[in-house]
This record gives sequence, structure tokens and C-alpha cells, in this order.
Amino acid sequence: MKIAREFYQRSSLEVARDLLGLVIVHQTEEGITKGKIVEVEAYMGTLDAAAHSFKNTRSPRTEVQYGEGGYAYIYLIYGMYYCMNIVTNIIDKPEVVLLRALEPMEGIELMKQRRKTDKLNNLCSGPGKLCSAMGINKSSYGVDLCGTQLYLETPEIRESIETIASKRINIDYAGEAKDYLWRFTIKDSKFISVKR
DNA sequence: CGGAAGATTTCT
DNA sequence: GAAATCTTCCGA
Repeated sequence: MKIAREFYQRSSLEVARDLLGLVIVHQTEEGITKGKIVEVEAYMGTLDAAAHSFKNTRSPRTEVQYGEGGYAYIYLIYGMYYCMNIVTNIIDKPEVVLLRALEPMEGIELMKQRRKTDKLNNLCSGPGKLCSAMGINKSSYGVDLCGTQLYLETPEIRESIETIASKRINIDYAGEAKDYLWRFTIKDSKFISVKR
């Protein structure tokens, strides 16, 4: 079942935890790909020194964060890789959740082709990798996740999930915010990004 | 308008 | 351990 708007209209921390185990779906001309979310990070907007919208720095890039929850926030990092975020909360609360790793479920051949590797646990184990595998790029910026092209759904079989909280990755510049336990992973998943 | 740095990945 | 590579942001 497709996830509805209300799901996204809460704080990033709540949404981030609940995202684990859900399935992200992307329909493209090349085909459909699906992956189970196994690793995310919450970014808490104006209060969070690691967030792009820290101190209300509104700009063309962060604009979509200021709208209501349930839209895609996508940006290019290091001039090479895209990162997929989900906008959460209500209007004028610029919070997002970064998707960091997926467990490939459907369209795996297409993922292998896009990523140029055959190793299952190397297809989506990082924010840049999963965007590459799913075929996500700048053209999906601002897309409505309650639409038909790019959206989330509940898995057909609901397994019980054990969640682990840890420090976020590669935000050493963020002062004390770098120690917040706002990264969430599924315990024992083989598909999370490796380093800590 | 110029320069620096980045929510990463890959190769050596 | 360092390169690849370019958009975005900030200061002048």
C-alpha cells in the first residue's frame, strides 16, 4: 500500500525511524526498481548544524524543504553523486530524512547495469549508490511522493524490525550536532553502508 | 565575481 | 590515502 501524506507530516526523527523496512519504488522508462529501506539519517532543519537548512538558510536548493512533507529533496554532492532525501513535517519546517541504504528487491538486473557491479550488497549501500541504482537524479527534485513515479509503500510481508540508533556519517563540521544519534539502521542488515 | 568546501565513491 | 568533479554558498 502506498504511504499517504500524513505519514510524512511529522518531525524528521519520527519519520526516520518509521521509514526503516518500508519499500521505495521508482518507475522509469528503463523499468521499475524497488528497494527496502535499511538505513536513514534525520536532519532537523533550523536546529541542526549539519542540515542544509540550518539557521533558515533558504535558497533555490533548499526551497522544497520549506513546503509540506512528502516531496523529494535531491542534491548533487562532490560534483558527482546524487543524494535522495524525503521532506518531512509541515510548511515552513525544513526537515528531511536522508536515505542512506536499501536492500534491492525488484529490478535488480537494472540496478546491476546502472551500477556496473554484480554484488548485491554493493548496489545500494550508500546514499550516492542507491540513487545511481534507482536511477534517481536532479529531474526528481521536488517530485510528489504521493504520486505514481516515485513513492513509498508498505512491504507485502511485515517482518518485525529491530532499530539501532547511531551517530550520523561524515558531518564532522557540525559541532556538537555531530554526536546526535540521528542515524537509524535495521539490526543485522547486510545492506547498510559499511563505514561508521 | 572568485574561491572553497562538501550529508561520497572508487581506485591505488 | 587521494583523486574525481561541479554546484552552491559566502565574502569582498
